[in-house]
Amino acid sequence: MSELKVYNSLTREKEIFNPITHGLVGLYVCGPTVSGESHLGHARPYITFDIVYRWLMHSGYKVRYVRNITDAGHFEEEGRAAEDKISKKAILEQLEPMELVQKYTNLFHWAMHKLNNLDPTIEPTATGHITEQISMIEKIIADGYGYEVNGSVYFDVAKYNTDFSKKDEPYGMLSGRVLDEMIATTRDLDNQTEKRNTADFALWKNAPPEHIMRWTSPWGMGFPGWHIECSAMSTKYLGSEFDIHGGGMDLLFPHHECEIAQSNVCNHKIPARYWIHNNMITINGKKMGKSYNNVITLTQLFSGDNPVLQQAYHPMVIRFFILQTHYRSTLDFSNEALQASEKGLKRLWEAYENLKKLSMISDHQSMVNTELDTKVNKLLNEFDEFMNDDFSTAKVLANMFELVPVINGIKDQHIAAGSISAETMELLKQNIQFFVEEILGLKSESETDNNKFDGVMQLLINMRKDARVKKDYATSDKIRNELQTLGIQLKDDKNGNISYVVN
RNA sequence: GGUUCCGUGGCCGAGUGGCUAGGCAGAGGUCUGCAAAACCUUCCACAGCAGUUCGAAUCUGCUCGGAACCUCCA
Repeated sequence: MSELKVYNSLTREKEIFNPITHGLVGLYVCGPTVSGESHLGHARPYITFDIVYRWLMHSGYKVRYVRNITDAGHFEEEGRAAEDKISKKAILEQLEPMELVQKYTNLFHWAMHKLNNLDPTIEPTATGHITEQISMIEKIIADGYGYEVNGSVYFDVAKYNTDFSKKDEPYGMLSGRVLDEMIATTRDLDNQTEKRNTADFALWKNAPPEHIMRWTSPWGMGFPGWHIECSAMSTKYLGSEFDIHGGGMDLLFPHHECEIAQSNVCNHKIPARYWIHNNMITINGKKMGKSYNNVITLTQLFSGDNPVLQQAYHPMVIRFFILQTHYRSTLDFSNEALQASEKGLKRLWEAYENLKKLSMISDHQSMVNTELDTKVNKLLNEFDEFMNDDFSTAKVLANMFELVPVINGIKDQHIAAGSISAETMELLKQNIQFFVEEILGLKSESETDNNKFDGVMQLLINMRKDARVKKDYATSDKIRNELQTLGIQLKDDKNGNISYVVN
């Protein structure tokens, strides 16, 4: 099998993946801020890293997958209202902060399960790790890279940059920014007087009594800064140096850059070896995001309840839509694109269902069509290769679609069952099943997989068959057409069999 | 202004120096009681200009257009 290669944002190159400890992988992914509902844009990183997680496990690694829940509201920038997002909304909604956080955490988990994302192995919360964060800040201060002003603590970026540039680890090494240029071009913000430098960032923020979320600290009552939670939690659960750190590209700077600086001071190491970033989902060419006021929440997407949506989209359609694109490309949302995905997924899934029912009658080795047999084997064997090439789910799907006509052809007997060898048929069944369900994480759209329903359908199908034999087309068409209006499609195949699909 | 990236056929999207990705839509056909589905065939492409090369959508330069980040953000 080929070696796994991943694109590393840190080096801007595709690199062969080698874990720090043989057989084990530490994976940290920045999780949601549960002060609001998850939207389509949030679905992408979690699906992307679900694929990474699944593929690493398949590759034989024992993976610790840590994805945090940010439930301690990050404040806005200095100068704006001195209250964090969560406390602000809590007042508006007349809810306790914890109640609000719980609500959106539950909703997030619900959506993740709908999208068939596996649960991370550890899902730590920021509020559950206040002491770890405080310890880390104390260490940063002790080492001279943090300073306290009026109960808040800031990270001294300039000092860090000067000292660590000597080790070839300047501030900006991940995002390609040069500190001096940044200082020269940073916008003027109000109330920056506490900071020594505009590029400095908060480690701890003083909070007044009216601020709901606050904790005691060596510097008084307050709450942790923007980036420290990820450093504290990744260090705690994955160690001072771990394998993969993931998240959206928009977190590259400043979030991940600051994480590197903080962790490097505390642990004397760049925290992660491989930094993987997924690209954004756009809508009309613009990033989907709160600031753009163009978000479609996942609940809206699943229900169709948003003016820009022409219909509801099944969670599996969303997953398929995202997997058809490489994770580092932008993906533009439109109803047309989603509808195309819906149809494509349906076709793929039906072929998969057909494949499962194919019997293994291929003992006529003399009939094997070598050319077809070779082609099928090639397409199947490339699944591994494509996944190992920076998780190219789009290519895996393309190959699957090339196999669809082969599967359907055998089913419809356009292609003789013996055209491919028994071994190839077995590989076809195994690989398609494994990659569709276990790696890509697709599952049936229909919720009607039960024997009673199927029994009723078989009854109707048999009635239609009888009517057709009697040439009673009025009855046979009535059964077909009325089922159609219920969203159940009957399909006649060549040899008189009838199958059904629930739309 | 700085940093980074992108521009592929009607739409969505892979891709990389020579070998037509794929999906959706369109056209024609096979099958069918009719239809659907399926299957077969097929149209449409690499933003523009110049260069490197035997050969470029793929490398280089420039031009035009777009995006992300620089502020919470997946």
